[in-house]
Formats: sequence, C-alpha cells, structure tokens
Amino acid sequence: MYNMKKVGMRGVFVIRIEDDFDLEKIADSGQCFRWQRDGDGFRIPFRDSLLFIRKVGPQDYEVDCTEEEFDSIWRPYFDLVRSYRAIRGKIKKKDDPVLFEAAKLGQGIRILKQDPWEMLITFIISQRKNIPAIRQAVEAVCRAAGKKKTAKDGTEWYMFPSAEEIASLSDEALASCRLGYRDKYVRAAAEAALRGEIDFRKLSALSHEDCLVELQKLYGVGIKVAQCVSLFGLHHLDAFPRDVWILRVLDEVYDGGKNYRFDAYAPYNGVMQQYLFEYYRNKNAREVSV
DNA sequence: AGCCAGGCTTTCT
DNA sequence: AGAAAGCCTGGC
Repeated sequence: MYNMKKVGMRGVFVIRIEDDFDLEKIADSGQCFRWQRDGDGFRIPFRDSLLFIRKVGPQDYEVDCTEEEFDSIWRPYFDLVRSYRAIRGKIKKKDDPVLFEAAKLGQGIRILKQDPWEMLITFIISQRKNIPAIRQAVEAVCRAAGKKKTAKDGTEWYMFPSAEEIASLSDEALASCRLGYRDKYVRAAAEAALRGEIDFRKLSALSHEDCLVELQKLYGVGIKVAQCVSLFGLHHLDAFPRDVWILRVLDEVYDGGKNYRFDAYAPYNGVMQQYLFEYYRNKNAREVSV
C-alpha cells in the first residue's frame, strides 16, 4: 500500500501513500473535531499521542514520529491497510450519477479509526451544533478534564478525558464547557462507563446492529449518535448515520431513500455516506452563500 | 404500540 | 433571526 523512506532527522520521516488520502478533506469531513491546522500541516491528537503531518509531494507526507510509532499507531488510525480507491471503484456512474459525482469530489476521504469513547462523547455533544461549535465544545471538555501533555517540540495539548476524569468534574466545571442541555447526557455516559454498562472492549466483539442497540441504551444517545460511534469509533464501515443532510439527499435524490442501493455498496455504506454528506453539505453551502 | 409536536442550550452565519 | 452530524418527554 505504501513505501517509506527516511530523510535523516530523528523521529521525522517521509511516507508515501498511494491511495485516496487528502488531509484537507478528512479534516473537513465532520468525523474528527480536534485536528488543528498548523502552518501547511495538521496536528492530530489521538489517545496519548500527537502527530504533526504535512504534505511534501503528490503522495508524500512528512510525519514527526518514528517508523515504529507510525506503524503501530498512525497506520491503523488512518486505516491505511484498506484501499479506499477500490471502495470508490464500486460506484458506477450509470447506476448512481449523484453518488458517483459525490465520490469524485470526495476522493481522499477515509474513515479514521478513532477512539470509541471519544466518539461517543463527541457525537453526544454534536447534537444540534454545527462543526465549529462542536470543535469548541469538545476542546473545552478536554481542557477541563483531560491530562495536559507537552509534545517533543514543546507544543502543549490536552488528551481526551477518560470516563473517570469526566465523571469527577463538578457540575460547575462541566457547566463551564457550555454544552447546554447535553451536559447531563455526557455525565450520564461517563457514569454508565464507570458502572461497566458501556464497555467498548465488549462492544467491539458485537455486530453493528447489536452495537446500535447497546449504545442506544445510554441516556441521550439515539440512532444518529449510535451510528456515528459505530462508524467512526468501532469502524463498522456499513454504518449509515442519517443526519439532516443525509435525510435531505435521500429525500430529494433517492425518493425518500427507496432508490438508494444499500445492497450494492454493503459493507461500505458508511464510506458512501461520507461522500454524500460532504457533497450535499458543500453544495448547499455554495447555494446559500451565492 | 407507534407517531408526532414541542422543548432544550449554545454558537455560528 | 435562523439554523446547526438530535434526543427526550408527553399526548394522542
């Protein structure tokens, strides 16, 4: 899938990625809310690691970690063992011209393998918020409850807080994150995790459908949030979150969803959802701004 | 049982 | 002012 070559500096090397991979599109795709633009690259927090990555050639990316760290942490995170070009190739223009166009514009999007706990809290917070507001709220929770870290180059950042750390916040401290009515959902999820009522090690052994049932037992978690956690946190690539944009495109293009061919794209409907989401959101944004 | 309206906090455009 | 990657509650 990719070749690697060192460029000399300690803990810095260049990786070649010969598949769909577009940092800008992934950053804007609404699946990750903590990526930070930094110069011509991105700083990406994940568990207790922080990666700086920037594009240095058509398929070449400089990363500030060791090869071992890239292989063990970041290759799975970016899902580089899978070919998204091949998934995109399943879409035929004659079968579905809208999805074909969406996938062409969305080429480079991947489904990241993110931390399921972080995804649960993040998508609880996302309810009725736009993306900039989600970023702000998630970062506030990290600052309030997460461990402070200092990267090799001195950059300070905060880990996403554990269930224990969130549960131990006072009402005042949680309220200062300004989550609005969602703060009681966040606290309930943290307390459920402490009681063992939600355990992602057990959840990862279940089918996508069983995951949805388990996740929806949590207060404040409905079908939309459950699908997002399943797709972005548990990497069930057939999960198909229906947000307002997807409901809109299913209604307007696929006759309420009847004409969208889920069977044809299984088990990758979640990838298709990302193409449709980006395409329709950007299309609408352009129309509004004109 | 299953559907639907109303309400909810805050931020961004 | 209206919309924003929704969900809960109560009433039919």
